[in-house]
Amino acid sequence: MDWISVKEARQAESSGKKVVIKGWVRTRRDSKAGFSFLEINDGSSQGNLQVVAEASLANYKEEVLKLGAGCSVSIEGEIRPSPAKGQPTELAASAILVHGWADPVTYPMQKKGHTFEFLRSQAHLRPRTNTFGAVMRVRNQIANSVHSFFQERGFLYLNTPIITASDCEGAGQMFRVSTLDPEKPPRTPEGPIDHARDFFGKQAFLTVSGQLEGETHACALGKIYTFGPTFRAENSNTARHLAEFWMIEPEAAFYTLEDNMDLAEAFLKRIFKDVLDKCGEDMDFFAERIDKTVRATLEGIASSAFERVTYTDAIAILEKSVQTFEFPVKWGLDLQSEHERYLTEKHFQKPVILTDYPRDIKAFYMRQNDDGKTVRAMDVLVPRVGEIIGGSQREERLDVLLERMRECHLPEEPYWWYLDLRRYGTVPHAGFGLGFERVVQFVTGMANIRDVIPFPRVPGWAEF
RNA sequence: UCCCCGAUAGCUCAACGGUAGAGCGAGCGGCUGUUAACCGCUAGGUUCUAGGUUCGAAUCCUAGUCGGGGAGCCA
Repeated sequence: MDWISVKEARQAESSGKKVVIKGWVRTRRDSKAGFSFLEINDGSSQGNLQVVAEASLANYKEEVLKLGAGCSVSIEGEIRPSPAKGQPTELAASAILVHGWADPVTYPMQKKGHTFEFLRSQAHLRPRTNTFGAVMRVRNQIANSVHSFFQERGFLYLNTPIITASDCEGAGQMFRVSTLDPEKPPRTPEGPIDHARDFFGKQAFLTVSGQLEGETHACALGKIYTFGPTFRAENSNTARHLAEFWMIEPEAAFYTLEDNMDLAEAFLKRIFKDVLDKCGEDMDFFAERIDKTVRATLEGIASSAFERVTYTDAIAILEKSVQTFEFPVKWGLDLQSEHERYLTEKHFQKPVILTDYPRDIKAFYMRQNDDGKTVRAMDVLVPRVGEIIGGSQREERLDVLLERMRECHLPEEPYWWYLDLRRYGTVPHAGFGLGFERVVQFVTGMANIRDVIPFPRVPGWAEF
């Protein structure tokens, strides 16, 4: 007898097959006419399989009537068309094997709606809910699309280090990695902690970005992308920040900012299209229960061009708008959330790529424009989530880069290998970073980033 | 890290200085090819923690912890 998934068992074409399904009970409804309905889910799809369990089953009274949410079972039977509305097929059970019970008095996942706040405290069981099942299936599809998109375009998947010994990434506060005894670390004769005696012989940290390392391989293999965990020790308490998140960072030699924008736009569209094509049932769920606009938003984006605006033009738009802002709008100042949201949600009502920011508010490695004031930076803004991608064309001219590092008071020595890329066979190149969880958030409509990653890590919370 | 709000039954909440309640969930019973089923009954509490004010504190005050909304930092 074939073991098939609930997803397959729900297909009308499965009718007539004798099969086994394995999964977890979502609910049981009894009929005094002498049988029970069980709803079984195995994670393969949003929908459950309805099982009809007749009283003639050997263990009907002793076991079937005691099944409830959370119990695990294997069920043999025949798939047949369902006579009632609500499901195309159902399984007429001929045998039900109970693997594990779930005491209804203590099992936390009740047959009722739970708040996401409560479910976060039950992160080990929340994947058994409709919402988190859907989130994780969509998250998986997006990960699949990320790899497919880049592989099809000849990008090489590169694993940049998670532990980095250089404190020169500059993208944020870093977590320290050490094997020294925190109670009594070794000290130099002068008193400070002697990092030379730590595991790596110097201070080490968790990466905040693989970009600098990524550039080394782009400047050899042409096109690369990274997709891995990233860590920021910032004390951020918002619905769109995590201390541990997954980032995708493509980097490509001979790419200009225009190439970079084309890549970013095609990339996001591909992800959205794949989700719409392949996760229809889950997207129906999000549209119905989480955010009624998600489907239309994704469809709209997949079929229209992103708006491309320079920072300077964006400032002009904001200055002319009738909207009053809490923070000032002035050339040279960084845009605040409210400004970005106005541009993408109100003015353009679609994704916006802002480019050519003032150099003084952007990182040292971004390529300077001939105007001497701006750099080839780009931020992709989307409604509701805000900045989803940040990237730039990199400064490939050694003298310009060195001058800029001096202005930023950055020491040359730790960057010796980064500078070598400009000393030997330098090329124009560009790349960007995409927050994976922010994409999942945008696609699903989930309001809090903590609910689109299996085990969120945020200040004050590392349970599980 | 800053501003605002909150923490009471398994869950969501009410009680606003004077005997701690409801809905949902759960158990039992009834009804039904049911499907967020429905109807009845029952059980269920160290009111987040530590201090303080008061004859008396879930309620007022202080501190802490955690959560939510907004902001900053960013992806």
